[in-house]
Amino acid sequence: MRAQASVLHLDLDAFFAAVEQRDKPSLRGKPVVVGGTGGRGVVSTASYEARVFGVRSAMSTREARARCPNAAYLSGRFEAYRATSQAVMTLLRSVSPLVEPLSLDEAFVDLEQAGLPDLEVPTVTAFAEDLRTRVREVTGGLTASVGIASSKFLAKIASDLRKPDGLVVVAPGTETALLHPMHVSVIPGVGPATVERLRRAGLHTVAELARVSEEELVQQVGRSLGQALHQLARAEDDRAVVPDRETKSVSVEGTYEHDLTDRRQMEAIVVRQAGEVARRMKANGLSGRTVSLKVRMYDFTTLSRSSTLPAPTEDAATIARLARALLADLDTSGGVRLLGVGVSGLADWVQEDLFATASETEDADAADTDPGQPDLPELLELEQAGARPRGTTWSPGMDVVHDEHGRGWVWGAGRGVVTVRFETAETPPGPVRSFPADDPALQRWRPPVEDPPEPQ
DNA sequence: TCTGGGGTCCTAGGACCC
DNA sequence: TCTGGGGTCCTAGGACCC
Repeated sequence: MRAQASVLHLDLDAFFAAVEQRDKPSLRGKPVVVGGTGGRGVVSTASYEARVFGVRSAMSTREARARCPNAAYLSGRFEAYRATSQAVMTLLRSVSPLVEPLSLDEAFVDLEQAGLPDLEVPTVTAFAEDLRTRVREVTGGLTASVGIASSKFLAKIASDLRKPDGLVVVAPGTETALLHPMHVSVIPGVGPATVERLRRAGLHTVAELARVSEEELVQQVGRSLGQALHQLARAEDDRAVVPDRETKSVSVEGTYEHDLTDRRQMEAIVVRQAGEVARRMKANGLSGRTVSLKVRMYDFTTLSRSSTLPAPTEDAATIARLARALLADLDTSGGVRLLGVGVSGLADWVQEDLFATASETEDADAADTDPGQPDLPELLELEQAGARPRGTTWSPGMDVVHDEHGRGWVWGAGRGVVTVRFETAETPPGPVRSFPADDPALQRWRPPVEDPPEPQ
């Protein structure tokens, strides 16, 4: 907590719906609901006119239609939202170098770096009113709610207090007086499950939280959250405004109108999703080691399976093969409502691009268009150069096998997946390729079976 | 014919290593 | 031929946020 109110939180009001009303004047003043419009859709954003009817974010679209049949139901135009968000973030960065976006419609701004004459309440209040005016200008009329306080935590709470189109500045020294009467659910990170656990412990308000020892909170809700609650209940929060937070994962998922039962159709979907993940990774210069498959069953139970490669990849065919192999190990009888593919364990460098020539890059692109058929020219080359895995039989979990020339084959494996990479003493690690363990393409490289040892 | 999609963070258990 | 402990990595699941 700082001595002055120098953390600003800005939140665009009913953002997606507001962009739609801006771009389509006939929708202004009318209920607008943006979200999934299919049978299994949910509401992403409801305009304030729709909220009057009880429509809320995360509500099923079916229920929203029942409550507000006359609203306009739209599936969303993310290019427009991104462009509008970009305009706002650019504006914020022009007033302070320390801007931390939380999503398309939200950001923290550190006012200590904003060059204000001072950080007294009247000064930051005037600054925020001017900023809100400029947000309206650069967005074509969208309103923003702003909170300013001595910490991120309180700035975010403050921006919520006078939505929409509001401004709240929390004067230093008044933080706990504001906070203590509030319900525990105002604390970011306290959702329905935690509210219930705290309720069972007799804790409802922030003031009640503040009277409990850290040990007891940790016992109730776990170490990390317990420690956080102990501090936040006292308005203690020294988290910095951090610009440029790094991406940790990239994923694509889809829920289908009718449960999927055809394995071949599921495989085709997973391969397509892997291609989309790879495309987005390449567009952002990312590569990663862990490929995950997410499956939501007909009864909403959700399974995840993952497999970690020895080196990062952004190759569509590699991601697709791993995802398919993970799917192969799951029992999907009964039907599947959601499938998803993701990559995590990201490196911020793209291994192959560091060394690739123009023609090698073309080869990589060509492989992307052919996710079904494994192609192993690198391994063939290595084989022809005399490299062999030596003296051992492949088994799941085996790591690196070197030949007498120091050439290595990486065999990482598990859950029916074999991952292969070649490297030599002279070259950097080559591309990673992965296959289902029973893929016939692997057979030619599988080392000969050793004679079993003599029993003693 | 309840219950999205894109993320982040945390927990817990097992393997493995020192 | 018994007994630990800590650290790291990986996996699976879950809570939460917008």
